[in-house]
Amino acid sequence: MKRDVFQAIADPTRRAIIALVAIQAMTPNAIAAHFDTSRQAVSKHLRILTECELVQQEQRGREIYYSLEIHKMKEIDDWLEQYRKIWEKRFDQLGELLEVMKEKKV
Amino acid sequence: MKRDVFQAIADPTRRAIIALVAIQAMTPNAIAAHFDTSRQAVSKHLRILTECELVQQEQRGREIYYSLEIHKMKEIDDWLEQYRKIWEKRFDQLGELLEVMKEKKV
DNA sequence: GACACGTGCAACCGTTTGGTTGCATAATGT
DNA sequence: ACATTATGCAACCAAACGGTTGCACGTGTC
Repeated sequence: MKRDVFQAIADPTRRAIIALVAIQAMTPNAIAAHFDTSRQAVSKHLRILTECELVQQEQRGREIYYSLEIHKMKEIDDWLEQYRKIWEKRFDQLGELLEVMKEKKV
Repeated sequence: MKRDVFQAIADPTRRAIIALVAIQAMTPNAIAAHFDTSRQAVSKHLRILTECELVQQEQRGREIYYSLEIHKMKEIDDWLEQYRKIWEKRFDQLGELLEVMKEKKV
């Protein structure tokens, strides 16, 4: 089953995990300590995040450190780009509107 | 059941609908013509998109025109902001690295 | 070697999701 | 008035999701 980034960030727990490993690499156990779910549930989330390459593993002894793969987050940003153009355009139009209003002294 | 924006954009069909209504306001029928699912399925997606205020309805006679609520897309952008800082920082560090490499003529 | 620790995986389970079909309702055209 | 069109809603269904528990496996520690 193929998962994409958007599905990965849909779950609030996964977004929280992303926020955690963005700051520093963490082990599943350490991550699970932040939630009131089981370690295995967190492990499942990490599996999904790994599958769509949002996080990276690094084995150190018997511990595995997970860290954020930031370029995948940029992928979301790239998708947003097309819409950013729209809201910036709207903002420009607002600027124009304000200009017109100023000229007409409304 | 409360739905958030991230769950709304998780579905590929919904992202396609967003892309459609971003260009111009469209009726459910017109939107459904772009997909090989039933009109009712599209209607369900529109319901979800409306619930989390990603699209806007405008009744015109017996037709309902749906259009994108662009400020909600900006909400996703706001969430991304914290991570944008990270990848821009990485980019800066890459710049520094390149500087060092140039100085040392590696 | 024996044991505890850190982790992933499989099996199971209730809930949600995304789809279908059928129907009700309101606006339009004849 | 009557048929047609545009739409939403309810009921149903298979598949996926997110969680649990139990277990297996590799790694350190004694």
